[in-house]
Amino acid sequence: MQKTTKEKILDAALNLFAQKGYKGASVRMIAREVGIRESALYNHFKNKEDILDTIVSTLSSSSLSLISSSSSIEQSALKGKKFLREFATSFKLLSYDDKSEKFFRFMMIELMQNKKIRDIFLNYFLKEHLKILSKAFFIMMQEGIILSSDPMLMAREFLSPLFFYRMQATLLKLDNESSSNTSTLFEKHIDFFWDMISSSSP
Amino acid sequence: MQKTTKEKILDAALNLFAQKGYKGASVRMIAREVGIRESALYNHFKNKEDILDTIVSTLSSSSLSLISSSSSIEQSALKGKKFLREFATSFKLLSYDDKSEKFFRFMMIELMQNKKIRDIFLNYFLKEHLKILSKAFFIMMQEGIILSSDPMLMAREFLSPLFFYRMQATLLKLDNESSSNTSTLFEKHIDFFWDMISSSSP
DNA sequence: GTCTATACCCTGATAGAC
DNA sequence: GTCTATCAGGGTATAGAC
Repeated sequence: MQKTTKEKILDAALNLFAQKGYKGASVRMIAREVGIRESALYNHFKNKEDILDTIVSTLSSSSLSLISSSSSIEQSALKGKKFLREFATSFKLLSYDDKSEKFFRFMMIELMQNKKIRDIFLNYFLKEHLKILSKAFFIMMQEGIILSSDPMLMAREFLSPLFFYRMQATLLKLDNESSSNTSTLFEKHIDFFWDMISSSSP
Repeated sequence: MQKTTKEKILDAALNLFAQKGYKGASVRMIAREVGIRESALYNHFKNKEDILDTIVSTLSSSSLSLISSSSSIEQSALKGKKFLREFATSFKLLSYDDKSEKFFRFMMIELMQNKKIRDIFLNYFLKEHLKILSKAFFIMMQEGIILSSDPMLMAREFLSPLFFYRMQATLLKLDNESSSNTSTLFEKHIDFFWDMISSSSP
């Protein structure tokens, strides 16, 4: 349970990066939060960018998609609405994980400035999720559970509100405003979406 | 057509803010791009923040919602799908306006760091658009043009893909990748969404 | 309105004692 | 591994000559 200095540095850095972005968070501030001098920090990392790279390579996969590691899509897609609920839930849960949430904030700040982060977003986040969702929708269509359409289009239409609501929740949290309402947006989205695409409509 | 120095400063600042964010763009760089010394810049603006405030108050309304100024919603909502197409088009057109696009990029960078920008996003962008859309959907429901549901929910579900696709288009443009595909996403979204909510389904 | 000169702080990073 | 000391460079901002 003891944190090494290196871990403390990474934690402090993530904290500050999520608040002020890469440029806004200085090496001095990071060292100050850890409780050491700036120079001592260079015993653990080559330079500031080295800290960033370590954070990114550690968190980019785990903080952006829990989902891919789950059981085979072929099986779970057959569950229909339940699959969507599980997908959205694991998506929503990322907001409650401290490091994931901070990494998400950092990613949003850097998206338009940093090509590396942009690539991670487009590949780890977007591409990965769309692949899973479109595959699941394809199976559901084959089984006649949902209406026939373009699976990839449907995947985008399902994913984008999830992203939007997560972003909104993160923004409201920053101002300490009620994020309780945002939580129900996920559920309402699933209900609405499922009503629209499901074959039976009683 | 002659640009005053003040206008040149604002243009240069917006350029740099959109690329590097507020902190990342230095007064020196702004002055350099205009072709004057830093000190000369202080004849036109009190300080760096003054430049930002001028940009924000000039562009926040015009660059985020063209729509509110259009004709009465009661009338246009009756047009059904055509209304949605017009709404999405004016939304998409903002991406092609240089200043709007740059302001959008700047806004995305600052969203998680700057409360002022966050408020503008939530009020000018989100609230305003949702008000218009929910009102329009409400009217369409009353007229029996679309299925009955929660108008505000439907507004959110319609708006969030628009936002997501605009963001995606902006990201791809930054790496000079094909944003031609993203353009059709808007149209596909409208078709998909309308198919789902319209009362008649031939 | 623009210039030079300058003030002062913060930045990332290194050298060398302990 | 951490410290003190130090560095060059860049940051915002002001004073005063032209």
